[in-house]
Amino acid sequence: MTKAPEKNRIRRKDRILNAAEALFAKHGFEGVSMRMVADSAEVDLALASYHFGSKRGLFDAVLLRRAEVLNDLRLAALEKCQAEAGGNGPSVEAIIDAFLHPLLGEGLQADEGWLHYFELIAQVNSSYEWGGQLMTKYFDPLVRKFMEALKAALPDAEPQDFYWCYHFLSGALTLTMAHTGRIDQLSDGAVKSEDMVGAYERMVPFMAAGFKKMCEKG
Amino acid sequence: MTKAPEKNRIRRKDRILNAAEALFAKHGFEGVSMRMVADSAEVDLALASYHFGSKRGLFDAVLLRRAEVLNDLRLAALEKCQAEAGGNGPSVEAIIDAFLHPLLGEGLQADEGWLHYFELIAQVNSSYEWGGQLMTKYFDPLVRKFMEALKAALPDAEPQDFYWCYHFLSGALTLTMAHTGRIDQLSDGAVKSEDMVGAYERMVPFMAAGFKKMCEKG
DNA sequence: GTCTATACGGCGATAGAC
DNA sequence: GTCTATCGCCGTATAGAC
Repeated sequence: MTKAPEKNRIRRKDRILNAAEALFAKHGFEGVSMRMVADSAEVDLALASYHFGSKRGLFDAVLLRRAEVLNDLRLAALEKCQAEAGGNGPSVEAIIDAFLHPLLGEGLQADEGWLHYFELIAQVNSSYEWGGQLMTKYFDPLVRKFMEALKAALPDAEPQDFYWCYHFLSGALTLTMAHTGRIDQLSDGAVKSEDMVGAYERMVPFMAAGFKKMCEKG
Repeated sequence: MTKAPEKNRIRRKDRILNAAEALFAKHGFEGVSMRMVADSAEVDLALASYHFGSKRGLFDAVLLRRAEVLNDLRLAALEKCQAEAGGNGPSVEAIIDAFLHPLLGEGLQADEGWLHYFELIAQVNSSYEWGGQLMTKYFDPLVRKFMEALKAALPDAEPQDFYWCYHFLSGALTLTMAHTGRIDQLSDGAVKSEDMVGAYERMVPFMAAGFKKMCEKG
């Protein structure tokens, strides 16, 4: 009676996260002010500080929220492909597919929030200031599980070759998520940055061929 | 007699560019203030605005300065490998090598300024705000020449496959230039982000294998 | 070309009323 | 939880002396 229902409290906090996610994706951490977030979320300026403590706290909350979901989806995909494989374990193609396919499934590519999140991750991954620290914190525990599966599929791999190969995959993937529109122009419209399905269909065989070239004997 | 020599005028402008290059590489455009640049260059605050008009003007000047040099180096490498090839033109490996090798040669990897520049390009390439516009402006005229050479080496390539392959190469390369330190941690020290020679030696065969897998018939 | 001084607004964060 | 008001700092840019 006197106040908006509980539902509204939740909504405001999430509205702040959603607005911040979209703005950080487009302009980066330093390019966004708390005032921009509050205006975009149609919420009072002080509320963002109240809920998240500081601008940096808000940024971390944005990164963490979907990292947990994405890590769960990827882990499930890895375990599924391992269960379906025979005693020798899944192929390189199947493991890379398990790494990439969750980005497309479950309606993620139809969800504006997820698209903003991927753009943000792309920026963070290539940032000198944050790339090492934040990607390691949020994603490497899961990535190590994929590395173990890949090692089993590529038993002759030298560690240096192997980790550089993953690094190339990571760079290609994050640039794809950035949706910068550059490839649209370079290809004179033949390729669309937004076509994540097209990128995925090519990335799996491309990366698998690279891994095998570098990590298999003979 | 009354003033510092001509030499000093040049030095101050270049000191501003060098300081700005280093700071933009570490913190991004929005994360750097004109005051930080002036302090780092040991130059008066007003001087940067005088020489470059605005912060954005300074940013563009930083990007342009080495883009011209790098494009010239890469074009020379492409023409050299084409001259050395027979009538069928250079191989995919040779073309990718001509694209990557100039980043290592000529002492660029021993030059702090060039290393900062590469970190900056890495950030720009993955940025939603600037990736499409600035990379296209500064690098695509040259990249189109490499695309023509690759088309000749891969006559059966479908445009969509072909441009996605270049996109993967671009993403892998720019993440490598970012020197974020993530791969160091993930590999438990087996790989060093700074080891550009090690990255280059693996990137050429890796990417060539991917291009061939996706762009050759059969 | 260089420096001093400053205009003018946006910044993150918080105190305190409700 | 929410909003008003505000503090003190830092941002870019420029006017004008030298």
